[in-house]
Amino acid sequence: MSKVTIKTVAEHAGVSTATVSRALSGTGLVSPELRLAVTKAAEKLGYSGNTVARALRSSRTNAVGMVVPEIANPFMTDLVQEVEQSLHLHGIQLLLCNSRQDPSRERAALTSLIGRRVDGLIICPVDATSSFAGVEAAVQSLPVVQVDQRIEGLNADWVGVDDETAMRLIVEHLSSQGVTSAAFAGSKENDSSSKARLDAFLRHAGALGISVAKDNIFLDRYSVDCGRESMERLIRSGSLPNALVCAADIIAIGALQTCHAQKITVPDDLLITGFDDIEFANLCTPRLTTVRQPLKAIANHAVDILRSVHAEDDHAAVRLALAPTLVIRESSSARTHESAS
Amino acid sequence: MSKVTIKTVAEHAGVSTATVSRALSGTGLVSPELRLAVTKAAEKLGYSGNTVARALRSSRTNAVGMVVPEIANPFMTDLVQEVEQSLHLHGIQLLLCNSRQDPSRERAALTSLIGRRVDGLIICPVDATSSFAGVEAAVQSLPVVQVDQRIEGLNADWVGVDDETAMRLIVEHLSSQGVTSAAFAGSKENDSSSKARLDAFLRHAGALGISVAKDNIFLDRYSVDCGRESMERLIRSGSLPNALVCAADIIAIGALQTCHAQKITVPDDLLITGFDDIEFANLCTPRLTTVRQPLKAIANHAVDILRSVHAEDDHAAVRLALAPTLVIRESSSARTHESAS
DNA sequence: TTGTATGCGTTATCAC
DNA sequence: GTGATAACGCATACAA
Repeated sequence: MSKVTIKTVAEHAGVSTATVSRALSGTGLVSPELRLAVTKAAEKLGYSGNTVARALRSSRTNAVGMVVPEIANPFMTDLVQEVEQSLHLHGIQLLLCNSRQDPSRERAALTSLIGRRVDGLIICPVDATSSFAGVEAAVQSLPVVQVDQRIEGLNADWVGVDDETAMRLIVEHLSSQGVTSAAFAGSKENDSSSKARLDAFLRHAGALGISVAKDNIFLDRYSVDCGRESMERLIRSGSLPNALVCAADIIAIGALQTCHAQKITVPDDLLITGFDDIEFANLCTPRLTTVRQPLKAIANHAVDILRSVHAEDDHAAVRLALAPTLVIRESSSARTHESAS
Repeated sequence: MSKVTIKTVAEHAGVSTATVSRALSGTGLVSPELRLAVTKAAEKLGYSGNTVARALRSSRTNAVGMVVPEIANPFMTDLVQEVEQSLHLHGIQLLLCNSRQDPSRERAALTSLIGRRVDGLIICPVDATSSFAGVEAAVQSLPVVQVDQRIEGLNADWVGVDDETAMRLIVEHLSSQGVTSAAFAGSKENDSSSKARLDAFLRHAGALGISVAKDNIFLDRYSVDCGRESMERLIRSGSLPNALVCAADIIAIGALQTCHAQKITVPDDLLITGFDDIEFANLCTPRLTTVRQPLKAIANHAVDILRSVHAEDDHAAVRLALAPTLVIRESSSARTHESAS
């Protein structure tokens, strides 16, 4: 039982609690001999410190909260992992909450984390509109940075991928493969990243003379099922476009699965592209052409912003769109077909 | 800025801080009218409560820590997700740490979480031997339950899958498919689950007359690469066994990929089975035969144990091995080959 | 039923 | 340099 406090240590070392605190925290001046005595006593007693008391007194917890809408998408867990790693480098603990696509749960998570007095908040908002109030409230009491998803009209920092560039890379690549018609599968419209991707997709497709039928734009969720259903509807419609562009790898993987089941050959009958470059994009058959998100950079920047924003009240919100990388694999390119990993 | 405390609320409601505390926490008797006055004042002031202070005073944080060796394996994230959900039902917050397969990081995480005064700890130990000291120390200061991996010789609760039954199901299935020789790919030996799976595999294979060449037992890590390399070595050896049994889906998926690249047809040339039933086991080509872990049950039991063990010092350690489910798909069975999802 | 007063373990502000 | 001592915000034993 860790019933040993600085008071215990102080008694054993023959000094005051103040000196113990100074010696152990490194702050403040302490003579070398006393510092040694304190250190030894602490070691001997197995003193470990009470983070809760420290937090109450100093109002710093060395913890940041993260709220994500979905932990089932590998992209999200990869991002969480990078954030965790980045925080770890600064000795900061991650408190993870899952909002499960539910704005009310999201709000509860924010409240809970703020009550725990985390030093900052990293959030991937569930919904561009219904998340507004909760996140706005959070912004007023501590540093908050949005990742991936963002809420329009909210004065809060955001770090994510450059969807515009990403879609340009994809569309240009498809065009170079001879694609003249394409479909799109993504998340619902009030999902900021899917919306940005769709907009950019349509713009670049138009510029390069790629036709996109209105009925061939499928908006549902970032899920495997969404990909399956989109592909099924495409097949049922009778005529396939040259390509299906997906706003997430898991959507593309669902589409691939339906193609396989329905004997549609990718990329011969149809090209398919994803988004994110999750690990399985490189493991499915055929391997998936996609754009890689700079996850480590996103995580690092998010953490840096959090650490730099010491509640400087109204600094202009930062919007950091980081460059993605096009990763060409077999699902969109005959040239690399069957090439080794 | 949340500078409003129970003192503020007390002044506005014209009562003492004690009454505010009682009214808001629900504990202790408060007259209806005062309760209402307090509630209204709290509402009006936007009082949110300070979890840190509450924790220091009551020495309960309503948070439990979880330390996992790897967040990249979908199996782990699925487990984390279930635990998060189960805790949420009890209003408990999850503090997640990633030990990254490093015993020293694991130990640091434990120390940090204990310092934060979490109410309990859920841990998937990195290593059956080098994790011992750290986990043992943790067990002495708060309730700890191990999940998935376990440390032998440690008097700590554990919840996981019944590896013995799982391997019996797999081997019996393979035997029924006419398999008479098999290989095994798993994690290193001081990984308790892989070890249990290997032992059970060898025992049941022996009982059913399935031969296993010593050179065909590959022990590395729970990773896609491990599967790739195992399969490559199998191919290089010149003669393939009838089946490759993997101790994790991601290993099997790596093996499948190598098969695909090297023009080895599964299940015609070789049957492959996985373990865990991660989502992608049902998305790869061919779809993977595997055993499904009862993740929700594992998570629920782990949380229940944590909540019931109120530091009753030396209760005998619980070992809860929950039943898995065999999931037969195309990678091991011609019968279901090409059947729809 | 309500208020007063104390302490949880630490850090920070004073004096010395 | 070092030591008392006062907060930090809340919960509770005790008194009223």
